[in-house]
Amino acid sequence: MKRNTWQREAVREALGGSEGFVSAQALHSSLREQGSPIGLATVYRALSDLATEGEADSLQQEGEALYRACTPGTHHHHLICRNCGLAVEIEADAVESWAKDVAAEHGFTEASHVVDVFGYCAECSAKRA
Amino acid sequence: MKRNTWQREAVREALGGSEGFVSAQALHSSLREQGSPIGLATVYRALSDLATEGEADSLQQEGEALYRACTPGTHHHHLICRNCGLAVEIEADAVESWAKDVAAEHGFTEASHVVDVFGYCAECSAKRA
DNA sequence: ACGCCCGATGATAATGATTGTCAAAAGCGA
DNA sequence: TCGCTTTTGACAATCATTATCATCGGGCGT
Ligand SMILES: [Zn+2]
Ligand SMILES: [Zn+2]
Ligand SMILES: [Zn+2]
Ligand SMILES: [Zn+2]
Repeated sequence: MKRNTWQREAVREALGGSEGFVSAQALHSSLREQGSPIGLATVYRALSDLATEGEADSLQQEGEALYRACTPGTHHHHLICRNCGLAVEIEADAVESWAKDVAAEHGFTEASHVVDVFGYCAECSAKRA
Repeated sequence: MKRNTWQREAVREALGGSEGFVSAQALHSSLREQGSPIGLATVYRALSDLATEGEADSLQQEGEALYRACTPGTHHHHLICRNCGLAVEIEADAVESWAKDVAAEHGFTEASHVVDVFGYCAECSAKRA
């Protein structure tokens, strides 16, 4: 059976307190700065578990995995700021059905998809002007 | 100015001869098995250049970068077999405009997107039955 | 509350992909 | 061909992530 540890809860809270996607390394540093003695491997394990359980979304950017707390139980995608990491959850049934259809048309089964939109958020856009 | 070396051409040909996405490591091994003395770093550099010049597409899977020769000059996405790496180029103007619109609606600028569909191709689906 | 069992933790080493270094090799224009 | 400059490739360095494994502590039965 799965146990409840303060470490898991600390990761969950730290993730929830972030507006955007963060890396395991960054989350660990952040927790350490706040005085938590949590270990790096534990952060990796917790994030991996959260992602598996559907409580967090993950994506790969520049060779590293980024995580974000997300609305549990719903399938959705993200609009992510390249500069500050701010993420907005977006839904698009049209894209869902398109992905399913295009896979079926080519004889592919067990289709899944990766859909992420990147850009500079309004705030970051203003700063770079 | 950019120089023409047999190494660059070897990578281009090896990439073109592959039906699906391949990793830099795999492409290097493949070339070595064919007797080519090309170096690993060179394969990485060549693939990176090809991707930059738009002659190859790349994607991240399980922490490693995969490359594939693709139709130059066209923006498209891929339907990829999780088992054998077979890739089919797919186009969907609907998805393109959706991505642009959703970014604009949220005040995001310079929008780009990552859209990949994964599954098991007909052949691999049959094998696993 | 106590004790025990087993999953969880964390310091550390190991892994594996990618990149940096730099001397030697090879394009290409003159 | 000569010389300049880019490219190459063996190797080391880097970086994120995972494996190890001795130790810790959650929580169930008592
Ligand atoms: Zn989400
Ligand atoms: Zn979707
Ligand atoms: Zn392509
Ligand atoms: Zn296949």
